[in-house]
Amino acid sequence: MKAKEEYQKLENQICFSLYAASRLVTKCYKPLLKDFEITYPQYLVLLVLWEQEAVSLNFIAEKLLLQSNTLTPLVKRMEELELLTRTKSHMDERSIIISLAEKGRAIKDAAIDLPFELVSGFNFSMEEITMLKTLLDKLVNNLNDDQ
Amino acid sequence: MKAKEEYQKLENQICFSLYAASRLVTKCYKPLLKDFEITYPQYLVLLVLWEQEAVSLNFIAEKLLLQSNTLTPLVKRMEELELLTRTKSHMDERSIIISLAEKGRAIKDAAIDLPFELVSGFNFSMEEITMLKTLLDKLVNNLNDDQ
DNA sequence: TATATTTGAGTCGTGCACGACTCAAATATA
DNA sequence: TATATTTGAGTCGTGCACGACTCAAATATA
Repeated sequence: MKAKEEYQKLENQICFSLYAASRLVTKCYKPLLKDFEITYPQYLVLLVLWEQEAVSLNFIAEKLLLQSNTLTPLVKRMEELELLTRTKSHMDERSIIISLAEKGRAIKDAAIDLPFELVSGFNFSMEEITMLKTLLDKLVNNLNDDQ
Repeated sequence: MKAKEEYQKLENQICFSLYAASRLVTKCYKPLLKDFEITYPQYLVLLVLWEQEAVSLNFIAEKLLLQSNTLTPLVKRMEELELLTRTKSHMDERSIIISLAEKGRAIKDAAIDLPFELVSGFNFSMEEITMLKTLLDKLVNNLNDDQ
């Protein structure tokens, strides 16, 4: 057990490692996503829509752990880029249905190799990737349940 | 080995786990940092200054892996909060020296338990924390060297 | 069934984060 | 030593990310 002060050093802070890793990974996406002229959060919205072509804004928000005040302007920008469309739900007049548009659908096949190109840059073994993902998912679950 | 399409699913994307975990952790900091009226990036700058009371802006940038266009406005806000001071270096007229001010120094002792409060919320074993930090640091090194 | 509560999407304001770029000072090179 | 190159900090513009809040529609409760 180290002294308390040791944990106030940047190099001993797991949270900084997480923060730095996340930003570096997002930066790695930039050149790969540039071909499609989308940002990383926009790519995440497309990932959701590639699994289900039409879902509520609230559904995307829950999947991505984002709030409406982040997601609303994000999907509005994506609507302007003609990647998706926004329509009111008839079932629930409060709800907005986000539907994949042709341009958004076209990216799915074009970006099929993107996950591999990205992760290959990690220079990680299969075991390391699996271990890291398992730990991160556990952390996300633990932190998300608290709220 | 799964089919290529499987890796386009959100739940199979390690990068999303990383992005979500990072945002959730930053959110956990918010109530703890509120006592000191600072943000998480501001806390990181203080961590650097608590190790060395006066360093160049460039030094902080390298430690935090941030660029000057992010760090300059960040430290200017911290200067207004009287957490630190900004002075020109005499050795190198291009360089700005960031020095810890009294208010910033006072937070060091007051926030001594913060790393423990934060990490205890992870609900992780010592082994899991060590493993996760090791993997994240390796990832940061691998991605940072490429640039 | 009238009223209270909850819920989904949204606005507003602030603080990062970063690409592209500028500018002056320092350093390297012809 | 004059010129070219590099470097440190900065401006500008855009896109998140989120706390605090609003508002209307849906749902729960008296």
